[in-house]
Amino acid sequence: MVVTTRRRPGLGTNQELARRHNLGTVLRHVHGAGQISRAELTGRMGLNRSTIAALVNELEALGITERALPAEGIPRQGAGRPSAGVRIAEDGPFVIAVDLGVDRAVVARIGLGGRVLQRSQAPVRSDGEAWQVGAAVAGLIRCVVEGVPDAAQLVGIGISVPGLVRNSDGLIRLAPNLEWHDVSFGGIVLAALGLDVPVSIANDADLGALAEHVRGVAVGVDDLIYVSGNVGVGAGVIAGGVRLEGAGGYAGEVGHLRFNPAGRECHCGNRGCWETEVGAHAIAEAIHCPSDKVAQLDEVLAGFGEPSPAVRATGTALGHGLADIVNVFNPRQVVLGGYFRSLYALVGPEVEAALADRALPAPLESVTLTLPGLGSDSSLLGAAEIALEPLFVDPVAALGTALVGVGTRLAG
Amino acid sequence: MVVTTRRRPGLGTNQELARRHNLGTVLRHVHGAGQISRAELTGRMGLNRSTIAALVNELEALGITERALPAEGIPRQGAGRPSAGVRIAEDGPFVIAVDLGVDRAVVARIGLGGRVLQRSQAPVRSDGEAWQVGAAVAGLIRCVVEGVPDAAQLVGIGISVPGLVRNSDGLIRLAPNLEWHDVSFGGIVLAALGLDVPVSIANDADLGALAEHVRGVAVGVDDLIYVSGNVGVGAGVIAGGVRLEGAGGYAGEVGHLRFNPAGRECHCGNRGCWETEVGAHAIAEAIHCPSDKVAQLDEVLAGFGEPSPAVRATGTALGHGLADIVNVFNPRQVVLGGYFRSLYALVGPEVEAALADRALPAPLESVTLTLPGLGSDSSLLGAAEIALEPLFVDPVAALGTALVGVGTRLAG
DNA sequence: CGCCGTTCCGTGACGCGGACAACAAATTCT
DNA sequence: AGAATTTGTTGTCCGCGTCACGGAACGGCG
Repeated sequence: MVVTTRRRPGLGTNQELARRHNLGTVLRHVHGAGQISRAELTGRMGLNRSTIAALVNELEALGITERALPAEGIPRQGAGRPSAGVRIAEDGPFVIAVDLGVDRAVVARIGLGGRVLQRSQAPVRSDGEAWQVGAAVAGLIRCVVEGVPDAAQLVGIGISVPGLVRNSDGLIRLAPNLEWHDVSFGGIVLAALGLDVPVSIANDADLGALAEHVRGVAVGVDDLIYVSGNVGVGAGVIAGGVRLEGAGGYAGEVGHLRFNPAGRECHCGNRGCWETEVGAHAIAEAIHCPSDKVAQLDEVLAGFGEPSPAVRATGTALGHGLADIVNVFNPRQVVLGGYFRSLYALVGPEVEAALADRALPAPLESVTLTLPGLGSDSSLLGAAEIALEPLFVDPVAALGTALVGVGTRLAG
Repeated sequence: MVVTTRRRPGLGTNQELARRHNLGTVLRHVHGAGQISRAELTGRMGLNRSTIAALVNELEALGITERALPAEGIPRQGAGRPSAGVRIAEDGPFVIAVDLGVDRAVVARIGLGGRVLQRSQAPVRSDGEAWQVGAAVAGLIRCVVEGVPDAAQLVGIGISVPGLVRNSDGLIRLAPNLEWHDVSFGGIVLAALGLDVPVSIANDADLGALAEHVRGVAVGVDDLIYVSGNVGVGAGVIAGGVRLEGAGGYAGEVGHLRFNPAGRECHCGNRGCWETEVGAHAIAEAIHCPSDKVAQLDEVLAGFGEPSPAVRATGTALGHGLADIVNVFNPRQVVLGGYFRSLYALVGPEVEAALADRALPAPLESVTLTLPGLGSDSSLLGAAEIALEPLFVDPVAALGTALVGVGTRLAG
């Protein structure tokens, strides 16, 4: 796993800061690999054995990691004393991840290492008020923390939302499919739970990109784009190993790229946005899918056999739009999420051909088009990642704000 | 000045690394401010006074900075002993910046702090072979290092090129207006000089963005886009305080965004790229400018009085394209460079109106449209910045690869 | 004009984190 | 089974940043 951390600009490096960074980086490696040997850690981090040992001991003292048998996992290569492993502790810290979809909400309890410990979901009415959805999500959360050992610490809650989220405070500026404007969903959920823990909220495509980068198909790829077809079309961008957020957190809104000025009207007020050609409603129309099944477009497309000319044309439109994205961002990998997964399975060649036709040679030659490695869980796991993030920046501080005994607290 | 530095992924922070980072950061502050007091440094970097003192002493011992009188500069506010200043040393390290335009090359000797010490330029034939241009640039460089004190050290050469530059090795993949393909211009210049110093090459729009971010109109703005109209149209992106490069270094190629599928053919092979509407040739045609003056379009436009309807339409097309850019990148500032400067001066209201019409409300509300603060020198100063960059990462190492006595060496 | 408060510089003592060396332990290769 | 190799552990040292103290320069005030 490679997530480049970014420094605040002009600040110097205090040696205490350096230590916190090192502690967090060790944890990041354990998180990424699930289990890792101390020898591997010394190699990857470029620090001395004894330094690594001290850091690992501190993590163990904090109850985050535990010793593992050396032989476990890889069979071993070469001679020498086998290195003792470091792995995530049972009953270690965990987060709650929420994936708010257009027609259902998924909630999971996820531990370090990305392990889904418990999981629950429920349908959500797309015309529901925010507080109703919040109450439903709170119910799922209560369900998911049932029976959690009291020692385990809740680090935070991460929420994936199909809409524009302001990064400064997590306000949902606009979620078209939920018909929400300026909703402080984090506060609503916390109020419904009666808790106070850190809440991180972000756009679903951004989180999909993050998850695919950390544990999906794009591990080791520092420049990737996750293009997600939900009802709307959005993209999440990882550039140089870091999430591209933009000034307000709205970067990656590719759905309203100018595609065909003579096209049909878009709900944004313009004409011929890309979304009017490859959005769910446009595709549903092209395949004569009833409008109440638009939210399940992925399943509908997955049931298709031979693609009709209309579907082929949609694939071409997808590829042409991707060409713009490839030209502008020059990613190494483009991951197609949401219903684009089954669309690509149907008309992959058309998409590739259209992309190759319109993209510039230089950015085209290094890009690959792939499906997500995490299936439909990308956004959920991405929500877990942003909730875990404070732990990698400063484990001690993050555990300081964490909550213990959440199971009994929410039950009683 | 704020340039966020990025860490390599999983590496731990050696305490030697921390010290180098701190030393470089001090220098970065001095570079940004020109002159700065030690007290200011302690405040900005959050380190102890004595730590700052040690770092400043080391920079002085290296001959990079020197003590300045306290009273100089700001009149002082509040009582107390005035803080001794730190400023860039005379005869300190310098770089050579090259701005390769479509019809002329500008070469400057630039010191730390962004001071242009010497400067020279010459016309360049747009159909020239790369080695001819390289020889001309080498001549300008010889001219610019004339009379340099032997003690001053040449840190590197930075080159700005109107084209696609591969970031891994600085190869110019494509420079349409120079008709270059896969040219290793850095090597050509070094060979013509008979020197061996670090050479950094990058796209002119990228460097314009960097320069405006460091010392231009976008100081303190971490998310900005410099949209440059030269003969082609390109953009440089700073996101989160860091240059957005993309996998190969080609990010920001906005000239070939799909604009009007029914439009005219573009030299890239597609139809209706944005460049066919707001590129130099399109504008020249709209204002009936003779084709041999296309390279001087900026001056031609600056001489205009009342804009004609055709020019107004061009402004609208510019604004519509900028809307796509604002939606996708969500910048806080968009800087219009090249001939877009005089175009904006003519039809600013049309550009703003078209942008407001097509951009999404959320990203629109935080963006401002401005002209460059460095005029036509943005790219040149950006070239100096990338050449200076190693000095801020590790001053000691950068001075190790620097050259002394360049003046006599190139003269003899 | 002289005193005082303020702010800053310089120096030395201290604490801490990381590197290094030496030794013990565990496993593979021959 | 012994040699070789690699790792974990411990103790020591060194470098770096912080803290505390004294001295210095300046403005304000009487």
